[in-house]
Amino acid sequence: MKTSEVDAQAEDVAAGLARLLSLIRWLLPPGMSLTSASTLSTLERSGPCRLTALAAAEGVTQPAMTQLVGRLADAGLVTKCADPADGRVVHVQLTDSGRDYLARRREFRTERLSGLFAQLSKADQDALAAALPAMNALVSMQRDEQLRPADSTGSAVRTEH
Amino acid sequence: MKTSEVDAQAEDVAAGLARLLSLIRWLLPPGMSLTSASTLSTLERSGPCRLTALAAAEGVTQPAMTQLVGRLADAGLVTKCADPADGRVVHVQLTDSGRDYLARRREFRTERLSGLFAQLSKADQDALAAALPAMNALVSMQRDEQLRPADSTGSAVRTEH
DNA sequence: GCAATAAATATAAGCAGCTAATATAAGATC
DNA sequence: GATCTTATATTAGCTGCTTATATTTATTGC
Repeated sequence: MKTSEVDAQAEDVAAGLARLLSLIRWLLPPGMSLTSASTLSTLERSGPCRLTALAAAEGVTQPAMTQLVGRLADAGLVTKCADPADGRVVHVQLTDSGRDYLARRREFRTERLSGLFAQLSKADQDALAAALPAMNALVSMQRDEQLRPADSTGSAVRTEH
Repeated sequence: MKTSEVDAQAEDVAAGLARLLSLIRWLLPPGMSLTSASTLSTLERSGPCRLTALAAAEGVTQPAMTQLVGRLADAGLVTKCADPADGRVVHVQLTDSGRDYLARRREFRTERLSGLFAQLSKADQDALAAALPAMNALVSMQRDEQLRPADSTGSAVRTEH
């Protein structure tokens, strides 16, 4: 049985996404790890989070997130505050300085991309814009997948180590 | 002066690309760094390369690439061979085993993406497929940009460290 | 032809950021 | 109130990057 047409499409899209990696890395400002940057975005999107939830969302271990948040807090980008109801939990939230940092980061990457984007044909520009909803849908499906406790067909994320 | 419509599009696309990072990471098989994986792909695409050229292509320093190639060679995925004409240079090339690895990697990510991709509407699937040429164009423009010796407006890549 | 310079790679020391394993401390349960 | 569980912190170790420097091999000027 040959692969279906949809699978062939999926293969092409997977290859295309993989190729995007270097571009995405190039769009990030230097001096901050991918995980740190992603964590800040998550905090901006979801609001204050507890440590363990953040670790799960970013796909790293809890100790890694403890260290990461420590560094971000040292840099003044987030604050750690205790939960009044539960003395164990730590809520991490973005500071104004963290929000500023994210804004500057957005500016940086928009500026970098604009130069390339402007060189595309109008058709290509529109094709990219038209694909954005689908891209977002994929990302949020993946996020759900990652948070799921590894139930069925090989959907384990970090479990296989 | 307000941002033009194209700039607004570029901003949206940049944000969309940044969000893709976690998905892309999830599509890569564990146990290999992003740079290693990317280096193998580059070797497959471009054929044998000298060390320094690889380092420039991947945006890392030459010592980093020396180490990386050493590890890949230990794993049997690449071989280092001397240049008969110039005793200084080392040519790095993919082994059959390296090619196998890349094939397995492609299989892995296609399988992972297919599950999500199938849940998209047909329209979204087509929109993604239609955006692939534009994505590839962006990536190759970025590659050119990265190899350029940091000439004009802030196009320095690793120069600012 | 040979000293001086340049180029390609290797080595060394150090740091960031991850892991697994374990410790601590604070609820929850009975 | 002893025990179990949950949330975070600590520790030791590894990978993979950095900068600075050493080594080896062309290339150049004279």
